[in-house]
Amino acid sequence: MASDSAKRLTIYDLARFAETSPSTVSAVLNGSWKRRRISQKLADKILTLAQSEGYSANMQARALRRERSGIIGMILPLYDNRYFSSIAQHFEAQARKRGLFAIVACTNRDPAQEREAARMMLAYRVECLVSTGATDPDTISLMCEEAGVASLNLDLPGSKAPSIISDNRDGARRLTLAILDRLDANGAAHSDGVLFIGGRGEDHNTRERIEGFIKARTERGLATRDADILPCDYAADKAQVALEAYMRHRTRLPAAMFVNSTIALEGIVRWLQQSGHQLDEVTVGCFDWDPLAAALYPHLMMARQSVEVMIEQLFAMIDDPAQAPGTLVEVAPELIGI
Amino acid sequence: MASDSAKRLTIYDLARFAETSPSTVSAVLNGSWKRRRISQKLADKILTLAQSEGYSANMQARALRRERSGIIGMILPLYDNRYFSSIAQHFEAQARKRGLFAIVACTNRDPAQEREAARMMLAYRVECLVSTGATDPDTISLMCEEAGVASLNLDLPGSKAPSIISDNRDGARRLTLAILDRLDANGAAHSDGVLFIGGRGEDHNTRERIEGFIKARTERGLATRDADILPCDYAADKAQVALEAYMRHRTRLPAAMFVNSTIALEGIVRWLQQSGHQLDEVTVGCFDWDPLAAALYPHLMMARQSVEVMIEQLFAMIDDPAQAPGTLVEVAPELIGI
DNA sequence: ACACTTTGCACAACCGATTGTGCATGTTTC
DNA sequence: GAAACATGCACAATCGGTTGTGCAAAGTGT
Repeated sequence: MASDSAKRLTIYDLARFAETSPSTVSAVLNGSWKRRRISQKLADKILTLAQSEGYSANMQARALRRERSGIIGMILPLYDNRYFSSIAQHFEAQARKRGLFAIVACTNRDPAQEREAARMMLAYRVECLVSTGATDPDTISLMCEEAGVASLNLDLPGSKAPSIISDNRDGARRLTLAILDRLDANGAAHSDGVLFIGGRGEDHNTRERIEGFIKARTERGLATRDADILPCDYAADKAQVALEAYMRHRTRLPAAMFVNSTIALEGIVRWLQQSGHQLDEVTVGCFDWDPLAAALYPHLMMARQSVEVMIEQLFAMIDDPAQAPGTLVEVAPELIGI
Repeated sequence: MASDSAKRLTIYDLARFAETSPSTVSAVLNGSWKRRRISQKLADKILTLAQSEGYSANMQARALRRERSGIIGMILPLYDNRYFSSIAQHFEAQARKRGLFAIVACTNRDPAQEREAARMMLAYRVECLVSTGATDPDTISLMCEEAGVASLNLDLPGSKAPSIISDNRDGARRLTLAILDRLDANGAAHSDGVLFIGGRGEDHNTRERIEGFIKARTERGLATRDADILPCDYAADKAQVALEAYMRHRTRLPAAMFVNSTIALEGIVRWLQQSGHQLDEVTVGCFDWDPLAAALYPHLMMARQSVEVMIEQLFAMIDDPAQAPGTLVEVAPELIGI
């Protein structure tokens, strides 16, 4: 029977009920009562009372006084792909395990939204802020530094905070080698080339993956033409348009493609379908992972970033700060469908 | 140059800098200064100062005093499918539009985790709590009621708070009709039946979808056997196992399947593949949506739940409370690939 | 019986904002 | 020129916890 007007229970109410003082109630409820030499008997009484009355501490008041919010924040480009949503989910689980409350904000790969979200999180006094796939991680780190809050980068590196990212270069290299192996096994001619498509030319990960791609080809004695590298951004439509344009100058499909994200893959597949092609006409390796796509198309090779490990490393750094700002941890992705 | 020891700026600091009082600074910064007859000149001075010094209000203090946290909470089964992650993303966007801060917690379809997350959110004094796909929404509503906090249900209905859900029954009916039309068009024999697979027999949505499924078949003069309805839970493995078991008693694949979620689809597809079947051997309608699957397999029929509309309806109810607890809003899903 | 220590708790000052109220000036009215 | 009103701001209480400190009463030693 909670009436709207009935204010929530406070330690002052409990103190009255238990005929003791608010400070004693507080000590009992936050666990510091042993240290404060509160008797077992009184503690039990208060705990029982709190339980039966359904008391729940006001976190704002606690945070205000303790100058610790118990909140940890993350900014994320978006939720709706397997990689980022998995990051959010593991982040939350690990935060909870540490008694922290996780808050996550989507910022759509937009620097202005990233800053705005960071500002809000700092206003809520997060104890630590993780920038995931941020287009401008260093500005976020600066904002955090001014507020005296720890910051970390995930997925994309920054120079002003420690970063945990995938080993993009070697992952791309291994994926490319797998593609080339597959072509060899199929007896396909390498002369048709392999197209690298998707991602942002300006972003660190895409650049690294391109280098890994080229490196693998070099190892196999293959040269790589600039025209075969199309970082057309992270968007299905853009990939579709880019492939369309690419194919205008060609008579045949490339033998294989290195597709730099599932969202780009979506555009590729749509273009193939609309152009009357089958997906199996081209060998595809995707630097990203989606289980349904894997089930639907088992020949698809994919690099699955090790989200669990990355989040573990992230919290290892959070638990033990004092990392140099430039620290870079690279986690090897796992190849699937090889 | 923020030193670690330097505490964050407060209105007291600003008051000293501007040679005025904290209450005046507060009024200026929270917009109530006109009403309080603070002069334009002083207001400008304070605003400029706050800007240049990078002041940001302590939300805990504000929340404590105002007895309004500015936070709105949502519990969610999980992030990693397109439906729920899209819900989270739209929820956040709409919340931000209203100046609210959204916090989302994953509870893995586990009633205990649901309660625990709700408890935390109430401790942070959320102004409203949305239970999405909750296995036990009514308990959450009760907890909220005791705390004097509004609660709403999304995706799955409850009896103690207004609910916004998909029109599962009619959506399933329309999807089933589309499946039957497709079978007719292909000249397939109906006698092989259509298998309904996936979801939880106990959950409202699955039950409704089963009814819609049966209704559509009845409309076409088809009887439905209990054995052709397999609500094997939301999990790829369970769907795979269920299909395996189902097929042990049959010599041929069913002509079509009504797959009750993309996660079940994953298991179905894996079983087909492992059993040497092609996905095109069976007509599939999936009550769920995934754009990559749609691209990879355009023949797949899917019911896409209208997340945007549902979230709009949700916030319409939040903006204007005073709905009867039992209110049920049903939003029609959209059929894709028909 | 006296000094000394331990036990058990209450007091009160915060944390940083918000807001009802009061009180000097300055301006208008008749 | 006095009363009446408006302007512009400061004071202080408050939200609900946390925590340093103080002080009785009970226990211990001699």
